[in-house]
Amino acid sequence: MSQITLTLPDGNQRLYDAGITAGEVATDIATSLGKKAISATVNDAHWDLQWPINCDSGIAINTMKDSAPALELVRHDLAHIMARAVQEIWPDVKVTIGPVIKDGWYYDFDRAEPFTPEDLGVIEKRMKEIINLRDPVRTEIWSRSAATQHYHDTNEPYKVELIEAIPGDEPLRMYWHGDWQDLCRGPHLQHTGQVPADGFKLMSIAGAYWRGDSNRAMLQRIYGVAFLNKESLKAHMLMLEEAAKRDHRKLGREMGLFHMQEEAPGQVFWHPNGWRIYTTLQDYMRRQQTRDGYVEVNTPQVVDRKLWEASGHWDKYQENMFIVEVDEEHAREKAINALKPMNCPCHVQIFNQGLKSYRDLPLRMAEFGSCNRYEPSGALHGIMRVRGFTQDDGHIFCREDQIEYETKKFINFLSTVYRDLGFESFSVKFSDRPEQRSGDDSVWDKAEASLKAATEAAGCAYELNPGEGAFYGPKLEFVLTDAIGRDWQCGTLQVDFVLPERLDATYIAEDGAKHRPVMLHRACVGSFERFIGILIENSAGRLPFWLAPRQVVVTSIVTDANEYCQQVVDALIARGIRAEADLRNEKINYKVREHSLGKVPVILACGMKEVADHTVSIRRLGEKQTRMAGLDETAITLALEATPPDQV
RNA sequence: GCUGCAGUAGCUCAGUGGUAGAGCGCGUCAUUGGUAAUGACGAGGUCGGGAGUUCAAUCCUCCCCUGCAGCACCA
Repeated sequence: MSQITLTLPDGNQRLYDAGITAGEVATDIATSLGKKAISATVNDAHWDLQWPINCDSGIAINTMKDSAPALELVRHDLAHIMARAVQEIWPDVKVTIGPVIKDGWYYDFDRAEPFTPEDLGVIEKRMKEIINLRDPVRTEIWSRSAATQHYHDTNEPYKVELIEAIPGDEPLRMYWHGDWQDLCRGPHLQHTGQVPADGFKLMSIAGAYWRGDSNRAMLQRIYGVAFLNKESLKAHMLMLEEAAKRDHRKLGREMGLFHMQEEAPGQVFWHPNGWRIYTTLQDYMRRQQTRDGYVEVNTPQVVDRKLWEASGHWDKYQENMFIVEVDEEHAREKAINALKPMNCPCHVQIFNQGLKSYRDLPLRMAEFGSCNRYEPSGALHGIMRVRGFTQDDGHIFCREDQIEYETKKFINFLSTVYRDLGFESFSVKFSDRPEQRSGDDSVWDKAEASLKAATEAAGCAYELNPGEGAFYGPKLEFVLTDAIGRDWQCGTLQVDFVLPERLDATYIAEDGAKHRPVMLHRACVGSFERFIGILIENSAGRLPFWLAPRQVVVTSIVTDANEYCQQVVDALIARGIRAEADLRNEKINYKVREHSLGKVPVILACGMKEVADHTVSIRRLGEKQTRMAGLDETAITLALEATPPDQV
């Protein structure tokens, strides 16, 4: 038998017979290490302790102290342990797949009866029993035919299908956790007892399609989270609570921003406080767009199907459109219209009015375009995913050679806006040509190259998103990361050679002939509804002062100070501050509590002392201390703070 | 859209085959207080909608609507 050299992380080298397993190496290094070991890293590959090593390699033995492999293994073994527990309790359940995901794992089952929340407790209990059994994990390599036969015999049709879908004809790996067996790539732990029994929790049951295909069977998915110890699990549960606390639906109600009701699903009733955020944001965007050379337009809501047929929406997007049929009793001719789901076709109509010259290009056309899309009911989510929304939409009509400049310009624009709105950085995804596309390859080459060059010229690193472009052209997606680490795709820039063609947009070039402009579709915040939802969750309701719907509440401490409080409010309003008086007959503690919960950034309290001195007592949200200051001085300071970032 | 769960007062939620209850909020009165809940009293609900079973339905059954979670979708 040939010998191999294994190099340990400290540089030590050891000689072994080829085919020695990683577990044997661990035990050879130290018996205790052999027991503690959970897996190995062999030439950067995550290696099961039972797998043989056949050539000279670098090797590191992993224990529970190596948190990345440990988490991976613990979650993966828990997936198997859960599937085993489920099949032990309900032998008729069919198993499918159970991968590791962020923070835990899931496993999809096929079972006629739905799982109930109570079942989760039962499964969890059985899982803990299996962990306590310290059942050994065993692995073998089987031929495909043996594996297929086995799953036929055990009546596991999903596993048979999985095997058929695995390409090539290499043999397959089987794993046993005790007597329970699953087809699995591995690696796994040594025995079930290596899983921390108090570090996991089953979280939820949900439907999931087999192989992610909505035409196939609906399975039942059980989600679990798992960590290496009880404390980390607890921390995770606390984090989930924190995330729930900043849910925009909850804060929206508490702060009186908006509501939704079943007569208008997926549409927002903006209350005064919420609408102040909306209009403040929109005013800001309008100023920025004007500065950046856009002209603002406004286009119809209800548009005849003829235009949607011409634009291609009728064909490609119809199931997402609200179709409006005009009743014959009310109209001489029966007309079929649709609420606009996008603004682009209408913008081309404006472009097409009158002859355009190359001198008119680039023409940057912006609209706060109110759109309606019939989103699937299951997709609706608060104000983040709605059926009626307004985009900060814009279309740049330009020549091909202007794409790069316009892209750069837009990225600069977007950087400024995101920074002003409290997002210091964003990431960019570049989606290139999809399989199904219009336009010939030379046009795509040009479009992608200029979009890429411009992205790089703007100093933007981007991640490639191969084949995810729109059918008419490549696109950039701009992704923000919020305060608790969640990603939100907001901005987009798409190069479109198709729509100008379909809707026959032309300009007269220097050569006196008609040419086709290119259209750049672009949005920065995306939809105001969604973006405000993001702002709320990002700030946990404590919006930046300039965006806060109520910036200052002035409260009286005694009734005799009411008149003065009103004077203070008037003085603040005169300086453009959104201030309100709270003169209710309540104790100051009560009012402070209420406005603090309402996320009002500044509370000014006035009693007789303030009346006498012409001062205010200032309390800022989140601070315990108060500060006295003169009224005029305070008004000036707050007015400065209330100024939108582009006007400072 | 699919699977599961849910819908009771403005909000959060309890409850029962014999038409309902709490806390907060709201109103009135008293209280004039110094930075996260002053006290008393009071009003408020076709128990999501429709049909069925029943002497009787908020409760059981069916259909629908809406919401929530996940999946699918997301030009």
